[in-house]
Amino acid sequence: MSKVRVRFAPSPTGGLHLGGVRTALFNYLFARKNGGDFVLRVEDTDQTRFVEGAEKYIIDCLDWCAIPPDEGPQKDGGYGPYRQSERKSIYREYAEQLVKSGHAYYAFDTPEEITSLREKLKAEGKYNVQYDFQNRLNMRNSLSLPKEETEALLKIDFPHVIRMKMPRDEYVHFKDMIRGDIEMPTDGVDDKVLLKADGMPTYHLAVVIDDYLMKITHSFRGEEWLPSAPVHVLLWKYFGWEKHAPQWAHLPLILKPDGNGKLSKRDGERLGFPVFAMEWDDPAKGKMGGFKELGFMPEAFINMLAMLGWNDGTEQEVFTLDEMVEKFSMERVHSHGAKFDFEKAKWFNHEWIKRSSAERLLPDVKEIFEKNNILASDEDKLLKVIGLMKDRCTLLTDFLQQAGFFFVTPTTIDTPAILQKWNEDKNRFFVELIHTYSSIDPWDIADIEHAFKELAATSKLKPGELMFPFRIMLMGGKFGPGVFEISSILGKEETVKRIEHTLSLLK
RNA sequence: GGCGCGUUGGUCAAGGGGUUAAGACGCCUCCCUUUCACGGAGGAAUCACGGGUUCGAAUCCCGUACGUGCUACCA
Repeated sequence: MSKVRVRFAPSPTGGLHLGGVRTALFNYLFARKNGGDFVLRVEDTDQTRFVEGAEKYIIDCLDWCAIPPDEGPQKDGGYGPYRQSERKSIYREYAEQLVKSGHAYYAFDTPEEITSLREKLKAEGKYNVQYDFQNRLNMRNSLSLPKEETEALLKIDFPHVIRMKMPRDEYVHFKDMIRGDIEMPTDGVDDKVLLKADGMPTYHLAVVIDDYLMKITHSFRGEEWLPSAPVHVLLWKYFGWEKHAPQWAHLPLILKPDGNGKLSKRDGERLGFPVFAMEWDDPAKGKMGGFKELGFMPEAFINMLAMLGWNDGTEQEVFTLDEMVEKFSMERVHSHGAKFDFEKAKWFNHEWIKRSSAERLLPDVKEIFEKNNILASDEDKLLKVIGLMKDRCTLLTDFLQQAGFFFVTPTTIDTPAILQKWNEDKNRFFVELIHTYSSIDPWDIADIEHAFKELAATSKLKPGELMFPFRIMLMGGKFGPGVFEISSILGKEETVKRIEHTLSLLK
């Protein structure tokens, strides 16, 4: 069986948002499952070329998600050049070939002329304002103009595009791996521009030529491309490459949580969650936060994304990347869009944090601590703390509030909570506790607890009433794991120090 | 407007002629925990509507409604 080759071509203008990463992920899963190549190819069309650093950003995002590209602009896999601007002559050549065979034509209309025609038709109440078989003979192109005039215009290099001549009254049949057989009429499709006036190809031309030349076997993209699939199918046919046409799959859309429409960049800000894998500096809209910065694990992020539109038919929801590769099948991808649910996304992350070892979490937590000026040089201690606290962290950044106090003395102590049931007996207990604790060596958790309870008994005080203030003394507030565990990790000196400190505040 | 794709709880969804219509998120109740979480046990909540086909329809067919996408020298 021949190897599969799939191709992922994001647009740099968009950053790498949820839909983009999921498309990359499904491409990658399929390629790996079938022992093929996953090709990353950043599309640098005239519109998107100016976004500096976008290519690196996309590679970094995929890298964070553990989706390594096999080849692409950054690595030559033998099918280069990869940038559209470097392939202009190729596209031109093939486009001209189509003109010669009668499936395309030169069009000399300026954008303004087309716009005014559309407006005119609309004003007349015409519903069809497309550049198609109904209107093309009224426009300025090599179909409507005398041959000599066309040649003359071409000779003086008059700005022009190459448009595809869509047939009328035809039905295009093709197979979608998710939806099965699809039949679409050509009448509703306009004469697509294939080659733009600046010599750059449109997506329609580029995707067909590149997929052919780069020997792509499977083409997976978003559902928004379904209506133009007939254009691509026809192009494969007109070029005479039918036998090499890839298998198509149109992936379901990710929709806004609150209805109406597909998830857009703006929705993140509006609804309070990220829509990008990593922080993205949009040239038009400024910095936009990412899942990474929020405290998501890449494992959880891609897991969550995969489950938005696919599942293996069992009850399993938490998958490693390798498990997904093993279980993935395009036939089980849904044919309808799914609304994004941030709460569920957080749940995935929480599950991943709980299931991950402290060793796995260590570098990430350390980095977050460092960014917030918390020094955690003692890795053994940090490992212990992470193990103790990870069940209660939904985001990696939660370790900051949940575990920070192990490494830095709490800045505020909830003394009012202690004072509510405070008295001289209790004060005396803690003063004595300091003495008792000072003599414990080694600082063992069982001894810490035993000494505490024994002292409570001799003081005729209930341990429960003392553990509450003890907890607040150690961590500043009423939360966290068992007090004696906290104390044992904190160490003898720090425990005593924090008791003394709080006691002084209570005076 | 035209064309395409879709429709199982609030959300993600399994199920593809016979099921008490799984499971998860979120929500609610209780248990555990002398804190907060985790965890555990329960609960409320669903086959868009109307016609067929069939002994029998969430499941197949048709229509309607609704959603969504495309209708650019953007992808």
